[in-house]
Amino acid sequence: MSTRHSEHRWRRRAEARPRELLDAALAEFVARGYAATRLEEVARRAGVSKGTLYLYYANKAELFKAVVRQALVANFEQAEAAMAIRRGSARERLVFYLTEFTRRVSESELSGIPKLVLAEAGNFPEIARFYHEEVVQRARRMIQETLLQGMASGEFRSLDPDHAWRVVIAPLLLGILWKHSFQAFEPEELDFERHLACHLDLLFNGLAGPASGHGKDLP
Amino acid sequence: MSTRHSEHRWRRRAEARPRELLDAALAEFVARGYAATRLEEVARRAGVSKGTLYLYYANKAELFKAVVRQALVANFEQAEAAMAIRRGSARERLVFYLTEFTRRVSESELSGIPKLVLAEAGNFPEIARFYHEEVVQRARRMIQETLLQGMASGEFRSLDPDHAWRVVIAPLLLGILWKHSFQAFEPEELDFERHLACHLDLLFNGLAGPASGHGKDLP
Amino acid sequence: MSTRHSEHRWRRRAEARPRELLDAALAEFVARGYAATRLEEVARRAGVSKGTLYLYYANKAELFKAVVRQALVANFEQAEAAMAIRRGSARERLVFYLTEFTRRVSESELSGIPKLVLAEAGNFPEIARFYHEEVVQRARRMIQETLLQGMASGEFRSLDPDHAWRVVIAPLLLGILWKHSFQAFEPEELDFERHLACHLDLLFNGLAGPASGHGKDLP
Amino acid sequence: MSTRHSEHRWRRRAEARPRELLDAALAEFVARGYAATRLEEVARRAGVSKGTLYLYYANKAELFKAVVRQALVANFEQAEAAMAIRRGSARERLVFYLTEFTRRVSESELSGIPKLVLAEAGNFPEIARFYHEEVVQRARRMIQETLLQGMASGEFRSLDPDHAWRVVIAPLLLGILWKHSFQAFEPEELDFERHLACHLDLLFNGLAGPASGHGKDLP
DNA sequence: TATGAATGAGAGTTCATTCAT
DNA sequence: TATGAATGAACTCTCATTCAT
Repeated sequence: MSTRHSEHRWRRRAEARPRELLDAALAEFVARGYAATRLEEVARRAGVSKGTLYLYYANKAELFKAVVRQALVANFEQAEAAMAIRRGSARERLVFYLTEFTRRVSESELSGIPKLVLAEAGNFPEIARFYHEEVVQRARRMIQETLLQGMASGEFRSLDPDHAWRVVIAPLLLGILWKHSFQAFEPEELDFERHLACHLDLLFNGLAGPASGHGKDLP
Repeated sequence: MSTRHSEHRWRRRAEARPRELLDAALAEFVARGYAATRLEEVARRAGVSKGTLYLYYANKAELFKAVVRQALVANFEQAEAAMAIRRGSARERLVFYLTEFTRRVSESELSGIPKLVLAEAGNFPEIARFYHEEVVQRARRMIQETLLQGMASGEFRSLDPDHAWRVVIAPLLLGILWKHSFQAFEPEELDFERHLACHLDLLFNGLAGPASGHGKDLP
Repeated sequence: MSTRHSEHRWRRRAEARPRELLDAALAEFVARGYAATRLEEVARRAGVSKGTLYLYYANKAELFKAVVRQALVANFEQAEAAMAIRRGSARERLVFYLTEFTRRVSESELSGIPKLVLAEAGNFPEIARFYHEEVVQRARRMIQETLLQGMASGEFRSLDPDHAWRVVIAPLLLGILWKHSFQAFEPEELDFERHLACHLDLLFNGLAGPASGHGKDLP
Repeated sequence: MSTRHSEHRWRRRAEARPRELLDAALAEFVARGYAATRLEEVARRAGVSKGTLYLYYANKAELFKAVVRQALVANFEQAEAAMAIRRGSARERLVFYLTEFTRRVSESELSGIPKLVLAEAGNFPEIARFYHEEVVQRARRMIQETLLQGMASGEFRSLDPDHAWRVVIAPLLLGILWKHSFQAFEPEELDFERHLACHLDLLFNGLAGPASGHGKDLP
């Protein structure tokens, strides 16, 4: 019966909605920040009416949280899972992790999330805490663990484990913020691949010493 | 004479006002972002009434710009001047620059500015461009120049000059954002001194090489 | 079907709104002037909320302009069209024009428009110019033309065509202003019919008795 | 002693103030209307500070009333006094009155007053009533009386005394409003002298040729 | 008497949210 | 489920008024 058919389509439509809405919302939130984002714009971008948003999300704040949550749940966890299983030398694992992050986050739409969370942390401590626990802490654990592994195996020098992980991650974050804040004023786009390569080169080999100076052995 | 005295106090009040207002505004803008900052709160924090703000700044956007401008003009330039004169090895100069930045910006109230600019770049391209030119480009030049000096003198290995400068700066920025966004969820405060030390250690020596493993020679 | 019915009502409401708003706004603007009119009052008079006004007009100034425009477009043009076709002696045409104006403007709600425009000309040169072109100039042309016709045919004496038209119109305007400004302090309402009759009597016959008809000895 | 001297000057200065303030206020009120006039502008135009206004007038409304009152008291009464004594034929008296009004009001700064009062009558019934009593009623009496004199003496035809006075005055008012509202859009300035001459010509002789002097056939 | 910095009530405007359809 | 007209709280900005000097 046609009823069934159309009902089916309805269902799928209804289930598809949130994704469209979240995508539209993400784009607006990233571009303007939470407060300056107008729900009317989000709706327009998603091709629905303002009222429709309220059929799926109780209010603006819930929509915002859903945007962040969905983005994290969908992607970060996945990436981490891949990483967790990863076997190999500490160096290999580190390179893998940073490369994955670059591909999955820095170069994707998803890069808006960190920017957004950083910007709105003051107004949404709840979101900031969530992000801190779900993303920051996990990344910290993952990297610290890898660094410790490397230090134990003699691959890496002895480092301050409480601070080194931040230094390792920093360039990735900077890349993301660059893209969202200053890219517009630069003549050419940031090449994330080279950016990462440069980071890894410095990270493993340091500035000093032509003596030890050869940065070719990067993946 | 008392007349002179009181007139003096009056004058000094009027002259001190802009600074008080900018300080209050900076704090609010950093904590909540531009849109979510209510001028009434800024006024209250500065100990004046709403209307008083308008005696000094034409509107909210102008106040915002003044906040950023004043902070930059007053401090960044100063720091840079000090740096510019600095003579010595490339390494010494680099250490000096990063240390100065940490002391003057990361550890001070001023750290709110970069956070603010990054968060509002989308809504204030004018401000973003200004910051990009006045701060980012200058820092880039300064560091690139130092890196080139070091590469020329043989102190440093050969590096990608278009990307290395960002990697060098990244941990400083991350430190600032950390302080403003996630510090609240951490048991202890980020120790900028150790953070910087760790960065410099990695920067100069790299992860690899127990052979070269000694991070003592930092200032 | 009831669906159709209600949708209809809805639509009709939405379509009728602008007119209701303009009517309310006209009344308030005429009574208090532009600046002293509060949009909240306009809204209340129209039976809607403040925000609703902004669904139809971008801001107060636009509402004001719409009020004037709508009133002019709807009525003055109509009246003029009727007049334009009118055939007959110059005297007949003049009587017709002034009578029409009295009926359509002086005695109607529309009389507020001239009052409003005169009062706000300083603040709304745009509106003043619009009115000057659309109403004043047209009326001037119409009347000058009629006067010339009468002078050519010998119906009228020779007159100063640059000034006479204003004298011809003046009493109509005064009637309108009287109604809006001083009526309240008078024991009885101005009888526009008699006012017009008196004007026409004087206009055609002059003060002086037919017997003594000689008007050369003016100072 | 110089003390006396300067005190003297002070006094005169103080007494002169109100006049300067009133002149400045009149100009602003006429140009913008009551509500849109900013006391700061009035002060600036008068060359004093905002606060000084309050040393002379309790508030904006009082200043407004003072402006109107002073203008009326100073000039209208004077003109009327001159008129009252005036002896001669009704025609002479009428011509004298209208000519005086044109010279003293229409062509002077004072012309702003009628415009102002008409515009603000709704917001200042008190002022409107004052003006109605002090100016309108007096003018009405003066003119009605003259018309009656003329009708009694046979100089004038029989007229409707309740309405004729308004028709007689109307062109003067229109001239004033023209000057303040539409003058700006005209290529040349209104010539009040010719305007009055045209009015008087029509008023005494009517439109119709002396030959055809018969005014019975009005609608 | 004169100033002008400061105030705060009030108005215009925006926009998240609701609800009849 | 979807709409979009309508709402009203909240915010920016203005300006008459006050007051210490």
